[in-house]
Amino acid sequence: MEFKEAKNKFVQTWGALGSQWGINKTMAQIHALLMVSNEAVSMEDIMEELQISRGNASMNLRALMDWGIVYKEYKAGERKEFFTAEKDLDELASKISRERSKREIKPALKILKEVSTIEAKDSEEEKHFVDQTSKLYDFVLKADNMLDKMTEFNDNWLGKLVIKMMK
Amino acid sequence: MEFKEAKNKFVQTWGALGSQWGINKTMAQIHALLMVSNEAVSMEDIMEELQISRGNASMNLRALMDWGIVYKEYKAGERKEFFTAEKDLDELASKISRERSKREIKPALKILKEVSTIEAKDSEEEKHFVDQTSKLYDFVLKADNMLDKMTEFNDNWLGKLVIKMMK
DNA sequence: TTAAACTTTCAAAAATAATTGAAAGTTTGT
DNA sequence: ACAAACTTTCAATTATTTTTGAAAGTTTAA
Repeated sequence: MEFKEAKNKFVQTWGALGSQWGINKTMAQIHALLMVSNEAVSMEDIMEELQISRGNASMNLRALMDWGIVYKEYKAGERKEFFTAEKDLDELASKISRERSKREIKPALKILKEVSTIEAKDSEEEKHFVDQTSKLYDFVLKADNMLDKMTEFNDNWLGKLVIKMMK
Repeated sequence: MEFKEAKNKFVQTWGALGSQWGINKTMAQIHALLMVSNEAVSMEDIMEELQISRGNASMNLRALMDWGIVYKEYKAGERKEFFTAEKDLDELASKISRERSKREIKPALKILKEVSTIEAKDSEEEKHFVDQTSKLYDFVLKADNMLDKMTEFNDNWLGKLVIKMMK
């Protein structure tokens, strides 16, 4: 396979993956493109490579920056802006998980707590509801904490030991 | 808050969460409804509670069964089918992660391997591409394995110890 | 074998999400 | 202050996904 083809394949694949995870296709593609570029890329070039409009590029770059996984860069003598992606994968994973936690998991936990603390009068139906949502609350809380600590855990010696043992 | 209200809130929240994770809203709502029901629910009742059409209910129930997280049940003397959700949360998480791995991560890994093994002739650009996609391959592979082992890890003594330490 | 009681399928319609492009906004150099 | 070189915004359009509902299919009991 030739470089250009490989690059294109990667960008397409990453884009498709993104849309399965609630991130829009273009956003994931831009991110993919920046990840494998060894130098900062201008909006013009992003538009050209992905064949998208200026507005689309602008909005999705903004979203990526809000996620904290793409940065703006300025080049001396150039008026236009350039963009780079976070390339350290531990850092990337950490930012993504922090952001998803904040946007999705925390609000869900809040609701889970609310609904799991209603007074479960008499019926079996209500008891089961409270029981199941309480379990869910604990579970999601635990999973959220784990994700939170995943990166540092991944780096630390005990983590490495445990990972080896799990293989 | 009253039971009916709490139940509705839970179903709505779970549904919204689902759509952020690439699962459609109705599918997630049906799952939510079944999770908090202490007994098996008929299609008729699902349609009624969620205000959806027969076709919609049928298709989404099928999808949930394909994921292995909802089961059909038959009641003696009743001709119609009833449905229940997997209620054990470790089991649920394990099935979801197995399924997503199979459907999304494994295919992506295959592509990552392909594109990361092109011959990186001379240019810095190509070298960077191969380097970055290789790292990504390793990272995704590692993360995939971790998810795979999460449940058993969660249950085992060492895991519990580590989790305690991380808190 | 028939018919009642169900479930599944799928083309069409509706709802939702992403994209465009041009006008408005901003920044920088002179 | 002006205008060139950019970026952002957002209403309208386009594309994608989901939902509907009625016809076709299936199962069961008599």
